[in-house]
Amino acid sequence: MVGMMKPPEAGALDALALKFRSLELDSEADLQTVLRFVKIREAVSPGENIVDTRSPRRQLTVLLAGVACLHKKLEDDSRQIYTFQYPGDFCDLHRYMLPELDQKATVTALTACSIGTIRHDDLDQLLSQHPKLGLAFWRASMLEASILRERLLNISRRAALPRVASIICEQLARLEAINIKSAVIPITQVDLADAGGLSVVHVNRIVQDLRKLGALSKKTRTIEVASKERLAQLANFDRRYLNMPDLLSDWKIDIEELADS
Amino acid sequence: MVGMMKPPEAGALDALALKFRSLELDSEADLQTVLRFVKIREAVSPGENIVDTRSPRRQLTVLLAGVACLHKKLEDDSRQIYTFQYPGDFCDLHRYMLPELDQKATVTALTACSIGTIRHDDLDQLLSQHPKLGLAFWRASMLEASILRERLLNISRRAALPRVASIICEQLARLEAINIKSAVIPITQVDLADAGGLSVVHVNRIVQDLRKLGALSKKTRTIEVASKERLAQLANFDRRYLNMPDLLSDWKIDIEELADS
DNA sequence: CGTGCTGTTGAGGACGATCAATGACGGTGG
DNA sequence: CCACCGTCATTGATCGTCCTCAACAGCACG
Repeated sequence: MVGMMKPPEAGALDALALKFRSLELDSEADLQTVLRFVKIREAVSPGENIVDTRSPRRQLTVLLAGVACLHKKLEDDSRQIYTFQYPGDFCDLHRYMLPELDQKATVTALTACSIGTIRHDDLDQLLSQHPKLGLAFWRASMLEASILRERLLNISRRAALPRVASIICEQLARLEAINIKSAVIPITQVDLADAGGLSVVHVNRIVQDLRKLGALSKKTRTIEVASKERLAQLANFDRRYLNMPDLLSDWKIDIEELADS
Repeated sequence: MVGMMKPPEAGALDALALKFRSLELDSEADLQTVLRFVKIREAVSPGENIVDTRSPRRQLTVLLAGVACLHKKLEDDSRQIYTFQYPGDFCDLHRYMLPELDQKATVTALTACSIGTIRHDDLDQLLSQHPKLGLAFWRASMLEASILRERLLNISRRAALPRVASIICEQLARLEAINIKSAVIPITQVDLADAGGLSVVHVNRIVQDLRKLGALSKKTRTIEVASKERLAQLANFDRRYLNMPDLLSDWKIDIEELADS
């Protein structure tokens, strides 16, 4: 009745725990306390809306599995994707802190997802009893802002090819950061277009260019990275804006090597 | 020697106090405590760098008077302005929470400014002793993110005219929010171009169009709003993303009236 | 076996960039 | 006080990236 509450299954919250640790929430006790307040909801279908904007029961949503995106529809029914979201990412922090904002911004599942929710009421209590938690959420918001700045810069200043390459690089890096090593980026060309401010037609041509240039694999109907290095080079990608731990330090080396050549 | 520390002059910190109140920092005691840690530095000249990125003494900077912008230079020495900053705005929160990030992003004074600083060390203490403060800063970061999302949407999806109009609208609204009623927007066409991802030449033509359309005054060499309503209409401006209190509710009415026509 | 979404290809056109030159203004130093 | 310089604003011409429109193929879905 209270939204399919379930006993937390082993592993279901791993992504969230990983996220909090990357946000420097040091206290294991704080972490465990938060996790207890998470209600899990499995099986959100692709295309489905993750954040229920009409529900009176206000709650924070966190993605536990799958890929989603935060986006907004415009008057002319074009769509701007602000950010992609991966397991561990908070979907609607803004609705907690600034509920007046972004009425029309929604979060939609791109693949099959499962999500966790924390009631805003519970969050109020958690934050007042565990101040460190607030700092972690704050950090999460600043990371989101950093990603937005990078995207702004890309859309505003770079040509279509490096722009698309950058977006793919970001997704690859973020997937790796949560230990998903697959070279396949689970988003469509339509999504790339809506995220990069380009037409689908043009994105398609750019993707083909990237395939010819050896950055993406020749396999059609999917965005599969053939060479991370080549892609990063074409994108002029500097992943520092993602504030990632060292687990990806190989990227930096790659980039420096390319810079020399 | 420690950065021209001064006794806080009457009124110098008003902008900051106003800001904290708008961020829902309710406790007057908390507010007064923070203000005591602010060191004031007057007379930053236009073009000067506000955030000293090389100083070993890490500190948070807040704008107290004047206009500044957060921006980044690219390889091809084009410049992207992320946000404009007004009295009360925090200039480099990101450098406190995620110091690895945005090494190359800098804050530059656009007009004569005065700034306040709080040492990171002091901030650590303040935050641990006044948890509410952290929530206020968090809110500030989310507001910044909201502004970035709106800008992203504008640059990505709108033509040059509404884009420029939107940026001007935003500046006007933000100035009004801090009780600066002047119709003159204190930024140059160059700044508009760098913020909107357009060439200066094109911005100039758009500005002239906006003048012909009655949105800006005919006065050359300055961006002076002739009709807020006309401008908001051309921009399709919905200021909710700025999360402003009711002091500007007249705007909303204006927009609704225009929507009917 | 249609229907819909994604991907692909071609042709034409538009919006905005780039290049180039000039004027106006403010500040600086001789 | 004036000559000089840099920044900002303005105008004209050309060019190119990317959009739009249009059509179709493949695949997944019911």
